[in-house]
Amino acid sequence: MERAAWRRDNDVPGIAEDNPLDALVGYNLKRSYMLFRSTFLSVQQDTPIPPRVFSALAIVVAQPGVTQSNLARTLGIERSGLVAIIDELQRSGWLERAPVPGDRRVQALFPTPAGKAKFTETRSALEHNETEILSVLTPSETKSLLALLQKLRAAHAGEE
Amino acid sequence: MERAAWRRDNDVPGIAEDNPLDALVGYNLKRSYMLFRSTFLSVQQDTPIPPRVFSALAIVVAQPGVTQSNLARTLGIERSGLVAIIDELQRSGWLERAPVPGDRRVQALFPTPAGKAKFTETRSALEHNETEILSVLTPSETKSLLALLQKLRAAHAGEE
DNA sequence: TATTGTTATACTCTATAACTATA
DNA sequence: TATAGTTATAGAGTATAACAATA
Repeated sequence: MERAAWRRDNDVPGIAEDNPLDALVGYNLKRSYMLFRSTFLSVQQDTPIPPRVFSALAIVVAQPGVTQSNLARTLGIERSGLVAIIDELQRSGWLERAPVPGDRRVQALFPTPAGKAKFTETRSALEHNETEILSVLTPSETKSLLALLQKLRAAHAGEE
Repeated sequence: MERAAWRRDNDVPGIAEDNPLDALVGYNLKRSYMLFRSTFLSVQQDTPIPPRVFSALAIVVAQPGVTQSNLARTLGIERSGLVAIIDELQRSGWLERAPVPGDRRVQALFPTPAGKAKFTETRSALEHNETEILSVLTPSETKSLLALLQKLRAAHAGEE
């Protein structure tokens, strides 16, 4: 018990000084992302959808008629992995596959009214959650963080 | 072909204006992390180790004698998931499990000389890779990004 | 020949629950 | 009763390879 207490005392709160991982941007990105990921489902009502399903729905709502190949490119995932995601969205009645005149290989994706509503509702819940998580930063810091991440991503667009 | 070209033109380079995901910090964290994750193995020589194995080794080197439970807490993962990671590190000869006098339930973890060398070598490769990826930001921006991520994490310490 | 959507497959990563031996 | 390490197991998540239909 005495030794257990001693070990517990070594749990340094916050960012530990003797943790070399804290100096790596990649590690901080991963752990920071987990703050958002771990609450992603629980902040949603009705039928919670995982991040990748929400992402696909978001693009289909913003770009109605997008094809699966282009959607996969936008999301940075493989075409094959997108199939199950689209299946799930279609099964829920949130989007439809529609043939494209002139190219019978392709099926364009269109959101249903229910899909648009689902997106709006989910985005709202996620934005509220983000606000909460980011409340420990000043508005200026949050704005700066977002801008830096976007700049980093934009400079590496197409590498993923 | 004509329609294909039309679709291709819609692949907006960089951050697309019609992509609502780009406004979410969580999404930007995920995609940014993937820039580091996707090159994590390929920048290493000899025997590349995945992120979670490197993370565990790094903490054991920095905190020799750490127990598995405390290591799991530090890394934000479950004890059960750590077992295979420690097994792999021990099999490679990079750390050793040692009994702790006074509590026979516990086994403390100590890095071997080879383990310390492996950590130093890997960290060096990773830092070089980070420098490369972050070269699209100014030094001031990189410093700011790291500080913001650390502040965010520190404010949520213990929630993971 | 190349591309779209698809299936099959496998591998990584992680969490939950339960067990054992200790405390 | 609680904790440390472990095992078994299952579920996400993702990538690779191959296929049929079409360009």
